[in-house]
Amino acid sequence: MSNYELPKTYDFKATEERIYAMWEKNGYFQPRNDPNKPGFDPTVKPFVITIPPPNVTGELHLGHAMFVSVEDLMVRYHRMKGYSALWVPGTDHAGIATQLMVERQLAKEGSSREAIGREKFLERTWQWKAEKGGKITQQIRRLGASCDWTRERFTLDEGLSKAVREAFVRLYEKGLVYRGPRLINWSPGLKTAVSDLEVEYSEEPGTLYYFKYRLAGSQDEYIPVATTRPETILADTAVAVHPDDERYQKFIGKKVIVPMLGREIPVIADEYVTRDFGTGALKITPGHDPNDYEIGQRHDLPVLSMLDKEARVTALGGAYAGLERFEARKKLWADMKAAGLVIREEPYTLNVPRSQRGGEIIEPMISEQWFVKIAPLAEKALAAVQNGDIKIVPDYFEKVYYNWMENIKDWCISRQLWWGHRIPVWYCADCGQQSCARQDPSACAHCGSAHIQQDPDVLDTWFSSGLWPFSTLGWPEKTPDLGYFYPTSYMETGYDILFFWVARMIMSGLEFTEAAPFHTIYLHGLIRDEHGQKMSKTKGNVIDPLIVMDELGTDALRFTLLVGSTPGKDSNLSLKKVEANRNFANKLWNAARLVITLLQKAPAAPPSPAGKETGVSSLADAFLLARLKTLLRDTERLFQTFQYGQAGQNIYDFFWNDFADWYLEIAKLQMAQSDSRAFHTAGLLVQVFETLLRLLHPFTPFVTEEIYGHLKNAVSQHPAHFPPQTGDWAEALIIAPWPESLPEAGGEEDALREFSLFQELVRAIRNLRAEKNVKPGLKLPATLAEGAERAGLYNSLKTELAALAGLDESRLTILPALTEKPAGTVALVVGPIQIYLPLAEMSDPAEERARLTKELAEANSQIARLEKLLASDFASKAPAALVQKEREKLETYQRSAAQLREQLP
RNA sequence: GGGCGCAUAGCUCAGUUGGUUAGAGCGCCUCGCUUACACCGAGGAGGUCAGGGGUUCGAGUCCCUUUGCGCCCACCA
Repeated sequence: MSNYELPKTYDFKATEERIYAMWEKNGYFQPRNDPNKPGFDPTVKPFVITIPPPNVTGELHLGHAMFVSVEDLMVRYHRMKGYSALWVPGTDHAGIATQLMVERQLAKEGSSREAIGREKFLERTWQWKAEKGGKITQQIRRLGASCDWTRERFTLDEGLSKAVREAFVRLYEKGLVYRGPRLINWSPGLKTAVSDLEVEYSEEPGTLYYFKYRLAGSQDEYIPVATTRPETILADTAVAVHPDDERYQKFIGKKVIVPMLGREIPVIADEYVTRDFGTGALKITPGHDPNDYEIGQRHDLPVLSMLDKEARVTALGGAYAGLERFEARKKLWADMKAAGLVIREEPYTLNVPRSQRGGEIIEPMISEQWFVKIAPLAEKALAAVQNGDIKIVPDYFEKVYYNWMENIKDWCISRQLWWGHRIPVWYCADCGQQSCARQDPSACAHCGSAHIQQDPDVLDTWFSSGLWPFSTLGWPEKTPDLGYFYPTSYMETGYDILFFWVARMIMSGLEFTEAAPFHTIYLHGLIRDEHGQKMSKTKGNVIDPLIVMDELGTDALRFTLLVGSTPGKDSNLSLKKVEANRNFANKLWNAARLVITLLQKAPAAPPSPAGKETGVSSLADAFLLARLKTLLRDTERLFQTFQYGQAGQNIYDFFWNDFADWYLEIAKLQMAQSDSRAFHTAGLLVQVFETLLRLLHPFTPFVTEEIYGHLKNAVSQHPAHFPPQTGDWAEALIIAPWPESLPEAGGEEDALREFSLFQELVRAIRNLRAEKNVKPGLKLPATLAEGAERAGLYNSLKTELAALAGLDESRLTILPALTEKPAGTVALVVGPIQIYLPLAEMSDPAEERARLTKELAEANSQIARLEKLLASDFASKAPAALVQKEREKLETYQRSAAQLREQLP
């Protein structure tokens, strides 16, 4: 026998690691046309994706699994299409997240970053990165990611740091960054500023506090004011009312007294105030509220800060100095109550700003920070999408993007952290000037003094990730990689970081490289649990991709993530689905076993020279090829329009239904029919199955690669060396050419129609058998009647029909016509065909009549529908081919109806 | 407050130039270990495509509208 005693069940565990190592070892992940190597051909088109760099501290989650599945599909497809495909991997230093991890570790040791100092802390963090940093990339490998690991990058690498420095200096020189005190979002726990995007708002139950702002110089007059944050009273610099509010007209311009502090502040009029909210009077705290800050600017109010970096009350708070912000709130309110200044409290739902990282409450505070002047950058970034240089998939995200870009505010880029790219600005203690430099200076650029000190802050992590598409390729150096691979092709990521990352890459790409960094943005949705709930540790509904891969295989997970999801839309993942796709991989494996078994039975060479004698190719063969052609065409169209899920579904359906359920069953029979038939069938099986493997490879790379190897070996051991669909057998499937569309040979439509009639016939017989409880093994004699032409066809399909429908081939009669119904039979009408099965004794005549009547009624209603349709404007206005199709349908129904009427007693 | 999306079988979802009998997986019911596969095969039940209106020869698909969900941005103290 053969060498191919493959196990009954596909063993993904034994396969995946071995296959991945084979790919990597052979360098298949590296672009085939490399500008750094001899023989480079600049005319070969590159296809490039830079990976969304996971946090170096990260653990694999389904978000990673999703992007790897999609991007690997894109890369594998283009690689097979002949592009010089490059997928640049790497990780992000993730400033806050990583720093927190190390700080936590230090805390456990009873130490802190302040205790060990900046230098030691950074050493410690690098050490930590060296230990844990490789984990996430190992996990990404497990997903089958065909990244070029020789080009792996890290945002704090020397090269990327140089890029960050260059970018900052350029912005500085163009006046696009500035430093100044502004109201920013302060994270007291992390003790750093964060950007607007890093603040999330959550609705929480809270209290609205009503109190009195006493008028200066009056005993009993006051303005009632409501606030959600009473402690900020300590930094109030005005009370504002609406200019047209009659209640408060008389107070405008007067002074009121800050509770407990006794400071006098003015009552001002501003249209910002809503008269019917709260009391219609608003306390103004420019130092701790963005709206108040603006009002303060308008009225030239002083800006007071009543909180320090740890959110403790400053000296400004008088008796409350040193208290933590919420303690201060409590104490101040209690004191005010005692002083008779409190009116009432009422429950109120607050929109609490919380840190995206730590989850603690963000405090708006005045602070000295660096900002990027965003308007000039945003303008270009907006235009790039509007003019089509960059396309977003799905397209409705373009509107979301416009909406954001048009309302964008300056970007706070400084962070009071240590882990990150240090801001390259030095301050001179002597002349007081600042200078920005590409190289660390040893003296002040203005006065030459050596008393200079670098800005202690680092840059927002997103500042460096914003440069990712070109910094990873060597920018600002003019490297061969940058020249050939940049701009990149697709940017694939989740829609949740469209603003954080994608928008910023576009702005920096346009600013620094004068090119859109990619031409297409593909946004995938978020993965939720099987009931559409967001996965979270607290809910306990988190699915760990590593466990899924262990239990059901990487291919199953990938296929599940890719199929049944639509770009930009969240999708629900259930293990049931993954299980179904594990079954799919197993089904493929078993189909492969059968194909291999069958091809080994094929004769060594075609019996007749050309192998082209008539009758070699069957209806099933023609059907299979016609379906494959449709599949190839559809797949191409769907890939071009980013509908990978639908493409995968189509391939799945073709394989399971057309190929496995129908063709393989028939192929088994054809292999026994004649040498030429067998030879031809084996050849077709190999071709079609091999094409299928290539189509499926971007979706399920492991199982297809493994099968490809076995198939190739089996073929090479057979004297006929059956060729694949196109070209020759590839060294490995990963570098095999993508299947080309096959030309129409004519007759495809006929083959499809004729075969589907055959399928209907088989189903009708099976159905009747099931209804009549005919024993599964029992072979029934049958008589089949049809026109002369089709009788010939069905005579050639006798074996297949008999085998699939459980008929006794030796007692299966196929006639062009029948004058009389055979005795003791029950009739089935399938389109133009009648079939008679000897089931009369098993049937109640009344039941039979009912069945036939029902079928006739159905046929008649279809006839009525079609007649009406064809009598309408449809006949004149619809495309001719369509009308013709409906006419044919009508004829078929008419013939069925006629026969059904004859069958009725 | 501004913007965007969704509503299709019991559940989770596909259905993209509108084409006339709306699909899949899971679940359910009946059979079946026929030499690729029980991680399987065969048959079956199950949908007025949220409601209403419009455009069209033709609408799950396009437009308007109602209802119900979800998301993003802004942040009225």
